[in-house]
Amino acid sequence: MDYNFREIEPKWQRFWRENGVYRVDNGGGKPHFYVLDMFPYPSGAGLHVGHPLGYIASDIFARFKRQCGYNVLHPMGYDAYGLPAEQYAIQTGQHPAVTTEKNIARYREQLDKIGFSFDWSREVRTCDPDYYKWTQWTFVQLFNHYYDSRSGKAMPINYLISEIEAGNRPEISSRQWTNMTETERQSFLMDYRLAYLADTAVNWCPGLGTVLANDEVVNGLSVRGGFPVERKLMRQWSLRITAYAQRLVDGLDEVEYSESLKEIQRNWIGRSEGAAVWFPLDVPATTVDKPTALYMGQVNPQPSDSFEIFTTRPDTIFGVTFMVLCPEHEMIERITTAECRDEVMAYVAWAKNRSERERQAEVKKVSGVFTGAYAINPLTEEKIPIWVSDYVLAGYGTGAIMAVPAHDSRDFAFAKHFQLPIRQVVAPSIDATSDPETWTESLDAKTGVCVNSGFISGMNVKDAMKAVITKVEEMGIGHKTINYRLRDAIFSRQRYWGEPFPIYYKDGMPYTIPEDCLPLCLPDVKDFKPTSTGEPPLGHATRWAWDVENRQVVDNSLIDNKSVFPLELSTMPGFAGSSGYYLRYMDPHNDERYFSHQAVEYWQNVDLYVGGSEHGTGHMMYARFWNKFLFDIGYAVKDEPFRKLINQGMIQGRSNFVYRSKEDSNLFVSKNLPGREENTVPIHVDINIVDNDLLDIEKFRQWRPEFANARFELEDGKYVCGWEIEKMSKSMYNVQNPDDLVERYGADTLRLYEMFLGPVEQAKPWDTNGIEGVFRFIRKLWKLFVDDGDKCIVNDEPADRKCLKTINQAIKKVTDDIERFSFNTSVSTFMITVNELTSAKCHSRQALEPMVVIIAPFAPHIAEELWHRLGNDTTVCDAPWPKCDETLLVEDSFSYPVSFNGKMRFTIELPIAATQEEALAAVKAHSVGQKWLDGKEPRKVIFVPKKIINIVI
RNA sequence: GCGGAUAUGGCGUAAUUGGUAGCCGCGCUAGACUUAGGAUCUAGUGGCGAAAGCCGUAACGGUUCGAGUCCGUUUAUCCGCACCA
Repeated sequence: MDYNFREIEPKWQRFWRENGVYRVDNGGGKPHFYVLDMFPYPSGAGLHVGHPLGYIASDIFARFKRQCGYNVLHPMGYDAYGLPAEQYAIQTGQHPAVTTEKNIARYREQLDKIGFSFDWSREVRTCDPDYYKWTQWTFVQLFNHYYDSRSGKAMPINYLISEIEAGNRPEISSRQWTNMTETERQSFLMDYRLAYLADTAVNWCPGLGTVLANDEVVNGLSVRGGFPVERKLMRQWSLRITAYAQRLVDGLDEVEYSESLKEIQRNWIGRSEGAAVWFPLDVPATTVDKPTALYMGQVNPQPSDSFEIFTTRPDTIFGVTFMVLCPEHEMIERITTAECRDEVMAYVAWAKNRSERERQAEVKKVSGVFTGAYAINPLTEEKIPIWVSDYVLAGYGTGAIMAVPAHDSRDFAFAKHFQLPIRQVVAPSIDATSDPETWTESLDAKTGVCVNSGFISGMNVKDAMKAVITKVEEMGIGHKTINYRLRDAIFSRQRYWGEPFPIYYKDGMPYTIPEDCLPLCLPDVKDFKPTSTGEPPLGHATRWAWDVENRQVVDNSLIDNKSVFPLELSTMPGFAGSSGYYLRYMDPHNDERYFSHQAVEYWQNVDLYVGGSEHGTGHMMYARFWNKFLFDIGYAVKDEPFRKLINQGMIQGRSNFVYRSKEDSNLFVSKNLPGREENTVPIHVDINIVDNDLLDIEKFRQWRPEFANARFELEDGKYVCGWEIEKMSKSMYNVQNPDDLVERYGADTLRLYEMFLGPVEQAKPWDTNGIEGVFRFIRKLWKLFVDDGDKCIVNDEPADRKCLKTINQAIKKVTDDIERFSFNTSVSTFMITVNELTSAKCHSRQALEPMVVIIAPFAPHIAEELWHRLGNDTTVCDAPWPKCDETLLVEDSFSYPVSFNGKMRFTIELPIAATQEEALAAVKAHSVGQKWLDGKEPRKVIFVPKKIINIVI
């Protein structure tokens, strides 16, 4: 009887469920292993075949580790807060909680059919109050901690206060502190807190009615929805992830991520070493510029009126011919001369009103304006004009630069455009200078020697950098510093469907809700759009005030700002809930703590994390930050959350086309007919009515009413469709739904086929055609065990040596393959093994039982069925992984390829112990060997035992 | 522009350490069984050639007895970043 997966797969899924086979406990004698998938956002569209790819790979690994004797944590949950459900709510009025619940149920149903070994008793949902209690709790901790640069980690804000009171902080005296009002103190501390409220230039997306983090904006458009984004100054919550920039860079050396992902992260953090230098103003102004980067402890107050710039090229300081401020620079107002005022103010206004997209689209266009003011080059005492231009960014460094047009392409373009002087200060060699006015591009390379540069003239660039830094340090006007491109993460969203902030406002300052009152539950609202006054949707909630005395949420009407205060109206972003979920899985039902110390001591961190590389900057950065913070405060026990990361590649769609005649819209021409290309237009056709690129004409006529009477020009009686690799999407009719495939071929076939497609990490097109081969393989496997009468034909006689060798080779290869995540080659090995055992007519348990055990991680249903048919009553999930018996693999001879001048000509069988002399003799004795030797003596013979014989003539 | 990755039959791929290029599967061809085949089985299948053989891993060059693999240059595709001073 053929393998009946429709009966067998649900049977074992039920067995696993009813026996709690995938339940895992913390502790026990076994070594631990944590295999994690990036949990999905349950979208309305359900899963397509691309989604389970990573889950299948991680499931194979988890099952393999379990069979190898590990206690494996392999949980799953849902990233259930997020924009799509809320957008849907705005359109339809359906509460996001309802649609989310529905989508989760659908996801679960789809996932269950594939036979994953998830421990569902540990499921988490980010929108569940029992879960987001801990998201809120972490926020409170972030609020109550600051980054102490001296100890290099997060410390309680109370420690900072005690240090201030003890007079141990250079930036403020204990006396100043004592004299502050409560609000002033809170305002002061806000500059330190790891979660802080500040006026920030944010990415405001009018289309979504919310601000977005940098990683949620691509090319000036929102990732979700593709709406334009503009810069706007708003009072927002942010997380001070920049405080961890260095540790986020350093940590990359300890983890196993792909080199490209590490590079992406390094790029995103954008560490660059350079110098901060203070340039005095030529015109005395009234106030002293406020030093930046207080929390980093880089306090450098300047006596005279001056401003700070950042440069990575301190060696070019003698080549500065102008200074540039960003349009947002606070000094512009003060320094601009009367004659220039109108023009400068007009420019600043223009620059500020440009959208991000406009600005990015016109990067190559040079714009700017002279302020009329001058700075003094501290090393040359030269007077240098100060310009304003939007090529200097407010968010990086200090928003001010020293421009060295000869050695920076952007400064060069600016200088050319405004005809500012260009002065060469670096040359390939001391006498290789030329007139920069003749240059068409700047000399940006960080190599060469300094020229026209005072005391550093003649030094190479590297030494000159150090010399200039030393000099400005001596002069007290600068220091070596490191800048990061990474920005703090904006943490507020003006949206409904997210975690509420456990924050209320008193005198305009935020205060946290006591930890033991968490969770602060998301209130119900009637309307998911912003309020008429522009408040976020939580502004519609009528019961959204905090009663400090009774420690509860109360009606807004009770707000008196004495004991009842308004609550925060924005909610947390999507990455809040996904930043620490892996820790919660360790101890998901704990009401007392995020997770117990015992649980995290046991599991440590994630050993293997599998997910898409699209989360390489967003989620991965936030999660690493979140974990590092929890590590600092003694919760997490590892600095890095994910020991090893595998990025599964995207599965692309394979679209099919029919060709409609340009003249006759009812006529469809087969692909390879002459004239088809010129006279037809391709139209996407549903891949479900195409098989092997042949169109099912009847189904096509039924597909859409307008095709009901379609006529066809066929080739060989068939309609051949065209195809193309595109993104898998509904609009291209190329979406493959896993449920349909499970229905037709079974879960094991789907699992094997997804792995068989190619390396997990590689992007590859989905092509349903190939699945038949895997399906045939499954049935062939079945036939080794079961005959046509559904009788088990496995016997207890010893297997012959050849079969034992086959199965042992398979054990060795598959074990090795799984360990290096090469699942496609494992499937290939299974096929080879089954082919060989079939042709050897092997039905011996000795060879077949190990086959069941090693295929179990890949195809658990058929494996479980066969395992039981072999007389076992435990689950195959616990069948110990077999060891390869190397003695069976030993050969007594080897078939040597014989090459002449590197070209393989024939093979000869030689004993394993054959020497070079014996090999050469054998070649000389061989008729083909004689032909190639042509009577000559070889000039050289290369003999590599068990590899090759190469004869040079 | 910068950074990273990739490039092998008609298609997905394999070759783990520099050692027989194309395993496994799809597709295709021929045959068997069959009332039938989109079932199953058998054989074949990189190109050219009757064969011997020649050519062949994006292109060119190099190192080597020997290169898909190492090095250099170029091209193409994908991904990331993109005025980050």
